[in-house]
Amino acid sequence: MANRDSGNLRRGPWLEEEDEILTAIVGALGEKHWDALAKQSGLKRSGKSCRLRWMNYLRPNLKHGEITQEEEDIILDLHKQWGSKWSKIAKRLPGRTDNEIKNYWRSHLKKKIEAQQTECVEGTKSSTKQDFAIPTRDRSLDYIGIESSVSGNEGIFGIPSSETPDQMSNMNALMGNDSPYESRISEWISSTSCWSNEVKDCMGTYTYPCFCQLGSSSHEESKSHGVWDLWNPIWEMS
DNA sequence: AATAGAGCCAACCGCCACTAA
DNA sequence: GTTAGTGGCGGTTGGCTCTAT
Repeated sequence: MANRDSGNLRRGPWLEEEDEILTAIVGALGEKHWDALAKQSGLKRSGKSCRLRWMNYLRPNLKHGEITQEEEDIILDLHKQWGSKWSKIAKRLPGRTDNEIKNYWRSHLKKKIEAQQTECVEGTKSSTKQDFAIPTRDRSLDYIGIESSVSGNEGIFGIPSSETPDQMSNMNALMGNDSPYESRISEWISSTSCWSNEVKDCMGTYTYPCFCQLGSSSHEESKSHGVWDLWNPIWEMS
């Protein structure tokens, strides 16, 4: 593997002078071969660092101002669809970088959504929070709630809904098909009257094709039984 | 005025995928 | 098929700024 740290590289914030050099060298050589470009520039920066600085700050046509309401709506919408695929989302927002969107999400939107959810839960406690209070994997009686945020990142049972089938498999291994959790979940399912394929609250409608086969051993089986869909609720704004 | 805590954002890190030799 | 090099991505961190006490 390449030795990416020569030990003689500068780190930390970029100086104006460095920006100028980088801009000039990228102008001359183009946005490629970052390692070679970094060496040729004489900058004591890694190629990776140069690329990042260029992509996130120096690149022409970047917008540096505040995220507009329209942009925010797009971010919310796309995050709902794709989760934290920041680069993918950034492609839909010309002039914005993945890093910028990611930071904006974390510092503004996440909080906003959490606040909305709290309001929601407060307003619909009987139909959501209580009914979805179930044991978790490793904190047997902790409350988890449905937690299907707009972001789609939080699944139920405290597992992010972005969890992959592989991770689910690990979880099944952890829980075991006949684990106490499994049986408690089953008990809970049968005892709750709230469960249905569609759950509505003030934030929208969550659709769960089914709720079964939590202990499915294969991914395909899980998928075919709708378990995968369980972890990735289809969010339909009502 | 001083200080602690919170928020924000630029930059870094580690992993993964792709490609060329 | 294997290995090394490179770029791209998402998560995390460090430090600066702002705000509250």
